[in-house]
Amino acid sequence: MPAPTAPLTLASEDEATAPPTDAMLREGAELMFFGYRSFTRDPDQILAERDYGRAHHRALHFIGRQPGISVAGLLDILGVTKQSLARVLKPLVDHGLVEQRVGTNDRRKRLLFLTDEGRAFEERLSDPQRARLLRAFREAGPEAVDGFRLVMTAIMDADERKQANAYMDGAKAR
Amino acid sequence: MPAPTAPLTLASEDEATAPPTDAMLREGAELMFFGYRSFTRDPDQILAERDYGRAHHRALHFIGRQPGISVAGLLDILGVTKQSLARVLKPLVDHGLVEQRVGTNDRRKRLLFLTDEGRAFEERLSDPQRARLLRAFREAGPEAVDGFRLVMTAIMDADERKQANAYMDGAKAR
DNA sequence: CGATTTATGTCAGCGATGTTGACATAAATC
DNA sequence: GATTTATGTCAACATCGCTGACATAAATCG
Repeated sequence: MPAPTAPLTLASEDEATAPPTDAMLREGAELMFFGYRSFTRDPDQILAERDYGRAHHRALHFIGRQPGISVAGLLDILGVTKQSLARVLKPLVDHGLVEQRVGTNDRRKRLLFLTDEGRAFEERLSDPQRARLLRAFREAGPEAVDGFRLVMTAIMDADERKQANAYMDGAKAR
Repeated sequence: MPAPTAPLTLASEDEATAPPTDAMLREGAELMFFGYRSFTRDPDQILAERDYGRAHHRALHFIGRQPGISVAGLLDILGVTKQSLARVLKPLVDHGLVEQRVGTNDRRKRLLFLTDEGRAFEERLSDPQRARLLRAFREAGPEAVDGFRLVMTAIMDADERKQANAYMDGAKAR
């Protein structure tokens, strides 16, 4: 422990910022639950029409965001096993939504791309989700959006944060 | 539509607030994915020790938050079918984590309570999650937390928002 | 060049979580 | 007394994770 030079009355950094109460933390947990459920509701409904699920949407999203990603790269982002991904990826390839091309540098790699049909379906899934975010961002205002971003990032562990940031920056740079 | 007195250059409400770009919306979607995954990682690991899953945690959380809730009330919050809930609730009752008491006013109702053991297990699950939120809230600061709350609430549809608010307020009033 | 490692695919089985449909029981209500 | 409500339960099914094991082709190492 460092030398306890701080006074007993709380004065954490600059002004005396009240620490989050237990009730605020519980509310935060519930906001995560309710918010995430709302966020996934639209695409879930569309996916249910066919024999696809949330995992198919995720694969389509990340392939669309980073065309030419390898299978290993996608595994890394999604954080699932090869066998889990295969069950999702195979139907997408079979149904002509995702195309696999052999890598030029390394011919063991299968680089993943969306077909036109895949792109169209991905957009159909993401459009209501983006519309929801757009409405929410407008409604809440830019400062709130900054706060949202800060908190969501801070929720992640250092390594997860690094991965997420690296990924999102990489996609931004394209 | 109201009379279009506004100039063509964008000046939406007070100051010219730039609308969220498509990249910001995509980033938002990814923050939801990565953030939620991080948020559920700790309890998921603890749950995996026994034969429980995320659904058991949710049931324990909401029963703990609203002791004496009826089965129908819990179904409403969780938004799952009776059969789905039964598969989660039965083991919790069998293992002595949840207690069912016959309602006094309406004896058809089974009111749900956590046992001491149930409360202890729920806390074991929620503690790392709350610690994560506490760290995130401290790190991001109070204004960011307000923004986070605003955005997460705005992501919900009106009816979902109403349900979530009614629920969270009700629990607060206890 | 031969051995090893890497990238990917695949088979088999299991567990958790959701679904629909159907039926049963007890208690409240009309 | 008939109907509705609250709950429980059985059966079947799909998605989405997991582990373990094995196969193949291409790259790399010694």
